[in-house]
Amino acid sequence: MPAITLPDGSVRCFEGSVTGTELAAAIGPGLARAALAMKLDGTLVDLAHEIDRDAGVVFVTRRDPEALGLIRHDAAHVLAEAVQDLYPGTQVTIGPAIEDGFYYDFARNEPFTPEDFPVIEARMREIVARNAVFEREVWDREAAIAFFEARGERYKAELIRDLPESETITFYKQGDWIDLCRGPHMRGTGDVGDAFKLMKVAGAYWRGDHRNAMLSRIYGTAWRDRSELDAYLHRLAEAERRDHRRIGREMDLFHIQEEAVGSIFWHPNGWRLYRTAESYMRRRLNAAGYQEVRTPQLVDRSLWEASGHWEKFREHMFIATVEHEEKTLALKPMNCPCHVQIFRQGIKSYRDLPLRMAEFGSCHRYEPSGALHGIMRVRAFTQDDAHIFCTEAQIAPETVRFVDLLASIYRDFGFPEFAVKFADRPAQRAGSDVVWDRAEAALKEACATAKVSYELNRGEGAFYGPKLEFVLRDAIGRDWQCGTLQVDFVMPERLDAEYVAEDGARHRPVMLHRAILGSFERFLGMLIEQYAGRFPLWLAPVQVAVATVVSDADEYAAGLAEALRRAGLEVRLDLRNEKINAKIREHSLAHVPVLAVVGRKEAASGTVALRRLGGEAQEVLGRDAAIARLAQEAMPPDLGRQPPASNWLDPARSGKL
RNA sequence: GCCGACGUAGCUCAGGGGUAGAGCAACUGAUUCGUAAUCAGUAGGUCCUCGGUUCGAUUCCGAGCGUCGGCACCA
Repeated sequence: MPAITLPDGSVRCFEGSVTGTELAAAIGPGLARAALAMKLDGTLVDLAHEIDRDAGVVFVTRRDPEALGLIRHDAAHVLAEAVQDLYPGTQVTIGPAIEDGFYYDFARNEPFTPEDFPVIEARMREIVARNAVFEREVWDREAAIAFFEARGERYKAELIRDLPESETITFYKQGDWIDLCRGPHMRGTGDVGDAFKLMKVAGAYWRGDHRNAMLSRIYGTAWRDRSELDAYLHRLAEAERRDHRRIGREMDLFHIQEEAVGSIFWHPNGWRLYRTAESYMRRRLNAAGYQEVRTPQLVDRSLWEASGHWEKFREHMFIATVEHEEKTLALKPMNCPCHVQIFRQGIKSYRDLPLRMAEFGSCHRYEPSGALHGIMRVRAFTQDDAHIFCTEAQIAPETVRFVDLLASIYRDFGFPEFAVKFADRPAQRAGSDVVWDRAEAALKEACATAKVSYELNRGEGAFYGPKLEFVLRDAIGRDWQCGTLQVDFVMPERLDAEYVAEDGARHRPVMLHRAILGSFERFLGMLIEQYAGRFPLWLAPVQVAVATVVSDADEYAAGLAEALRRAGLEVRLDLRNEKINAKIREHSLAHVPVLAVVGRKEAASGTVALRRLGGEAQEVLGRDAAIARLAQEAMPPDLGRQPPASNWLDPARSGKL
């Protein structure tokens, strides 16, 4: 006698078990039409599922967020049926719903091409129009394996073999087509609707392992209705416009060419952006108690052998030899071994700890060619790296300080939101489990103290210790790890770092490897996409364009531009014989944040008309007031937080100078 | 690294077995104009590289390099 509780709190009792379909019908015809699936005590199940005990039921309709996942999963099944229909002999493997869509991996000798899409989509629409009912079937394990093997579907057979013995093997049938699937599904293929589109083909390793065969993956997107699909496609087009590679070219920030794959040629505009970020970081690190150092690029193999990099990291390293000497050197892929060398100079006392050693460390790593991506993933990059040499007891407080600093810096750069992942011990690791227990516990405690909530990234820690990953999302929706904090008990041991403790004995320090931006290259790529090139004034590579309306104002404009430069602003003077409309358009397209327009009126009255990028309003200010205002606005956020310069003359503060 | 697509003017892209075109940008000239494109003209190409097929290849074929999208790998 199940008593079923509905979301409004009402309870319905039934004589015997009921299906979701029957329950919905009992509640009302509108719901019966709209219900696609239901949540049974929080678990999403088919409408055909029999409810035989007391339970809470929430129906899922097209309007609910859960509907998207169902539509996409069902669309993947429809895709698979269409493909097997059109290309006999193609094996099916897996096809899940993913963010914004779905994919299905096929095993087929011939690759798919985007030219196949119209044909496949047409067949998919036929299958949707047919509206075959999704029927769930429970199969015996051996029968299921035999079934797929008889059809030559060896991937499916392998999947079933690897399912735990306890798992119920379920198939879903849509008309004549049948697939191994956990479910749940909607009522029938018709519920997929017409708001789907195949997007791209790609290779993907079977089970995500590069030692396995490469399958053909077809990606699609699916939505509740056409307008959602159109909005998504529009969003993609917008994202493409934000792409840092495109903006990098348009704003003349940088380029990359064949002779230096994975390395960046920074142009004047881009380098100005870079230096602005670097100066800001240098100030923030100094203020946070870091000491900056600089260590060699080329370091002898023996140090890499001692650190373990030669063994664990060699295939990622650029190795250099010289003609006249029997030496092997390597371009540093990381800064840590060099920092330990500085730490080891002289005797360190516990009083020196925590010792925060920072370097804008230029590193080279031989990254796989397929991994390279604009300036986000390169082979030559500069980390805002630092190593904190400390005691075990200092791990937690140092982590709290670090997270605070990172959050403040991300905020200043316009990233109020970021994800944190906790990567714990990997299968291949150095150090005993006792040490790992300690390191992980210390880091977890630190997270709790710093009120950092994280997602567990199991087994992804560094070989020497657990790490926190601070992840930002780019315009295309890809996540990039930028900041990191890694607890390391191993490197100090390998490279023999020690300090004299209170007890007079020598102890090993702990090393915290940490970066906030991660690499300047990646972070600046993120920054470009975050702002779509329309940087706030302090970051903009060109801050003000002074443009004349008529050539009579040339002299006045030149004087204004010079005064703005003296005030520390990056200025372009546009005296060209062009209409002011054209000048405004060009500087706007170049994302110059402030346009200072001067014509006869301004020249005569000693004023300037300011126009902000993206706005149409103009503001006419006196020359000096405008310069002072812009100089103030262009102040980096960390300096802007301090009292303005005029306070230096405040007698109350003069004692400190 | 793997799978696939792509590589033509500075940029965006057409084209196609008989050595190439558009728009924008550039350059020259005219125009002095008030908040997102003034007009006219000129110039610009080893059609990624190397090899093959062919009377002839930028076009077809192969290899290499690079880029792009995924996968794998990672800041």
